[in-house]
Amino acid sequence: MKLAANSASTSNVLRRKKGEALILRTAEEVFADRGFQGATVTEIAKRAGLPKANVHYYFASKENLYKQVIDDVFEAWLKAAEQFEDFDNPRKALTAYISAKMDLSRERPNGSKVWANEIIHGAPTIHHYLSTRLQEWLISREVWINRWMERGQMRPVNPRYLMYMIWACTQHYADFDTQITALNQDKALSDDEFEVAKQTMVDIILTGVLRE
Amino acid sequence: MKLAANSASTSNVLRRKKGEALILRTAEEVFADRGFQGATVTEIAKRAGLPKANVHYYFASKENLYKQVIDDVFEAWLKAAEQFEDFDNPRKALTAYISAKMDLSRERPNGSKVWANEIIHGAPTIHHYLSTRLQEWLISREVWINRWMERGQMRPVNPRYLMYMIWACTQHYADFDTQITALNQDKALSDDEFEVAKQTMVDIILTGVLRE
DNA sequence: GTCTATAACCGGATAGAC
DNA sequence: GTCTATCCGGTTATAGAC
Repeated sequence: MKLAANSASTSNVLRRKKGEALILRTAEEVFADRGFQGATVTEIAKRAGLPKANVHYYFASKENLYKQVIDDVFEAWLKAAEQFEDFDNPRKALTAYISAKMDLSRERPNGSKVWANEIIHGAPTIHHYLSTRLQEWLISREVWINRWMERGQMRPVNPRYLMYMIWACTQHYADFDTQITALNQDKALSDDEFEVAKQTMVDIILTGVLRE
Repeated sequence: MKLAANSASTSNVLRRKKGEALILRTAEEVFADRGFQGATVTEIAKRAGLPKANVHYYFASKENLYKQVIDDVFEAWLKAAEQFEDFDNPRKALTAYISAKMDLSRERPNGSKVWANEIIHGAPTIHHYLSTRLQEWLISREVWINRWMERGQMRPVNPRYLMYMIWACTQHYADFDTQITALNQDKALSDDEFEVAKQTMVDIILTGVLRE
């Protein structure tokens, strides 16, 4: 009896986790497509194939659901940022970082869009991330960029504005994919085209900042 | 009598133009802050110091008002793009273009934000601009970039992805100003800091693409 | 032309049956 | 835990007085 109860309980936990994950993924998509205000709980539920009340059952409110989506997105961003780690070799570090950010834009464009949307509208729900964890990450990388310049491995450029360039360029391929597709005869970039875009970016930035 | 009538009529036309311009500018601000769905006609009217019904009197619907804001923004974008015109000298042309786009981001960040918001959410109202006027502009500039490369003035880089880099980097300073401010101890970039950002971008891109 | 008052609608949230 | 039916607040748009 006890075992059966445990088993049933475990099964419910799993079902719950699965339902929550489905709603989270769907919500990220809808928030990306429509923005926070434009997204409706009805549409999230419909795309997830659930009645609206279930969404409220799992995630109390639309705002709470949105916050969890934002948290997910930020963690993924930080994970890609870990690629900035071959600290002896700026060429390797920058190439790996730009590539990882481009891959994230390719694989999870909706996350990038949710983030962009949030920032554009004044970052009401994630301002604390910006001035704490994001700032810490940025400062630690500036230290390394400055070191590379002292060693003569890089030309003197402002490290912070270099990072902004990398963020802007890589995220552009997610956030502005509609525009990029429209300018490509309404065909989304193929894997090969995307690879060329990535290499062009790496090429221009490395040539622009490395000393050799 | 006729003269007086004309005079009164002219005055009304002026008053009307003035009211419309005020509403347009205010609407651009509110749409930038809140997105299309997040913006309310009530808030636009309040910020403009008018009763809500006046907004509907001048601009039939919220959607129509939004379309006119988008049109305005696109024209300003094209005007900055005219700076890409010193066709014999890639250094001059690229420097002038990047500077003009940066100045536009600085002076009219809300326009850039409205545009970004529109693209992120699938460009429902401006898709036609993208595949017509924007594409024409882009192709004509690619022709010139290719010519510079044939002449040996530039290293071989994909012209289109170079343009995307310039768009992404320059517009980032408008669209992500909240993030940039948060990372700057919650202080907006000063004119001097902004100038450094601009010079860093020009420096990296020119060094990255020019041959000499 | 200007503004107040209101109609018509829609979306978030919840009560309560199953 | 799941879902239907409903409430309530807020938004667009307009009718109609001035």
